[in-house]
Amino acid sequence: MNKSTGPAMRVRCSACPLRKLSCFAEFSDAEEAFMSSFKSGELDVDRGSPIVMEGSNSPHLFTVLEGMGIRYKTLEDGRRQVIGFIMPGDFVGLQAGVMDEMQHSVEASTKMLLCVFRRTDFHQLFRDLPQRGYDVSWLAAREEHFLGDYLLSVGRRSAMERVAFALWSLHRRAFDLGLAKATSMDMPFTQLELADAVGLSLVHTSKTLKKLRERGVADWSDRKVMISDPDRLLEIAGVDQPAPRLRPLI
Amino acid sequence: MNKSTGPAMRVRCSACPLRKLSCFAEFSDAEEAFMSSFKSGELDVDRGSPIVMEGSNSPHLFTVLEGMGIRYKTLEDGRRQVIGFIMPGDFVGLQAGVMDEMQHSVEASTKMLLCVFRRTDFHQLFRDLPQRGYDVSWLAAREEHFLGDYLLSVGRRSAMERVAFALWSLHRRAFDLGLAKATSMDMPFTQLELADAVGLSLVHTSKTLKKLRERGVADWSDRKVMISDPDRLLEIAGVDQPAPRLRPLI
DNA sequence: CGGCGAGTTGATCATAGTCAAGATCTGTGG
DNA sequence: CCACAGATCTTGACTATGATCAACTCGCCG
Repeated sequence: MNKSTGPAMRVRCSACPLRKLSCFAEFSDAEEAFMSSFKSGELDVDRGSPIVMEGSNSPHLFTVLEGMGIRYKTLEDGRRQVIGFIMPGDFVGLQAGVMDEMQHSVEASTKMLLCVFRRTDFHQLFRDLPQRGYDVSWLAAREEHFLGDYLLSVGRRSAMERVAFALWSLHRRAFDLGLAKATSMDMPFTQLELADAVGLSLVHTSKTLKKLRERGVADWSDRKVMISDPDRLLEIAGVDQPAPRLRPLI
Repeated sequence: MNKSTGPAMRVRCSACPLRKLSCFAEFSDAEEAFMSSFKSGELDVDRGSPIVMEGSNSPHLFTVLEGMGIRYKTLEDGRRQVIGFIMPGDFVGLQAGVMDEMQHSVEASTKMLLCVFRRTDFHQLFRDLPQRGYDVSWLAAREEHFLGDYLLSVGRRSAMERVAFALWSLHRRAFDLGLAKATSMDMPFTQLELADAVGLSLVHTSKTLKKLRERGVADWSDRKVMISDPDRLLEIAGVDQPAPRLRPLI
């Protein structure tokens, strides 16, 4: 349909950096070509840039190619809740694609590179490429899974447990993407973003991180996290390590 | 495919009670027939019955025809977080359908009637009936939307605000389904279930409901909720009333 | 040098948790 | 019909977790 939008667009999905990663399922050449036809360009944003706003109905949907960001919602008086962290391979804009508008905002926490799709093509994707439609649901189910985990954490865990869980979960995701070492990672998020994710005040989050540091469990300082005692971290977070799984990519 | 499973099965989707409700989009006769072919039966459960368990990979997926229930997750020591309320028209088992297992449990809070699908047919649905696949994503996006709202509530609202928000949100959903009057509803959930949903202790939830009663805002007693001052409730909950929208149904 | 964003720390306060006892209601069996 | 047990809800007293306030450090950038 839109393969004829001209040769000069920055459409280079076959050079998609995600394809290199072992955690993603593979496309056939035909599928690859088909997906490329949906791509309408790439978007480069800097740290702090809004990507989609709550209540908006942007004409674009995105797949994250590089960088990390946050999904969040705010109350009128400014209180903010981070409802999710966004990493490469994540799909942004499902709600805008399928309902009319986004129910949360998305903002870049690092420099990000996004693959851009036209919202109007979204419906067509299900019709012409059912497997990709299925994958959209897969990603949605995964997002639902994360949200459930966060809700359990914020609703029922203590500050200590929450912070430990968040650290583990961030590291786990980054590690699966090859963006972290086994016991350390570059942390692109601020402590304020973490605080807003776990539902604590900035001050208390900082104090909790200090305790983790003093107890020799994990050390978050200077934009780096070192996990000194992974077993203890898991234990505090209260998770049983699940097995990794292959994921689709839109 | 499985239209030939025999004539005696309790498959009577055309008598589906949901079809009467104005909030649902309409099927063509052909689609209706197609969906019926996916149906593998009906399930009747009593209050308190588990429908799916966290970690399980039940061979069934469900659409709720009647009754209400809860989605929840638990920590090892028994702390429980209700991550969502289930009402007629909701789809249960997306995670089991696309990933391998459920990440949360589902339990009936009233007598419930469920439409049962085979998990193995789920993938086929996307292939043969793309519009229904799209609708699955619609429902997933909606669930994600609710989860985001709850997370904001539990993470950033005060006890008073949370309870008010939960009351409003429950009433709103029930009202849209024709299961509540304009200012009252039969409440099938217990205060413990509410407490576990808003992330408060049972005791504090009870005390908060008492305050709402004393202030003449809303009265939850004896399994009934009366909203005496809807405007005040909205104001406390901190929501701006959105417009209703037509929804799909699987 | 000054200002800003990010993080740290201690003191104090308030919100919500825990504990315990009792009130109600409901279904069940005698 | 009544007695009893269990589930649900209520209330008060006390406690603890985490919020708020305020001051200060540190690094970075213009």
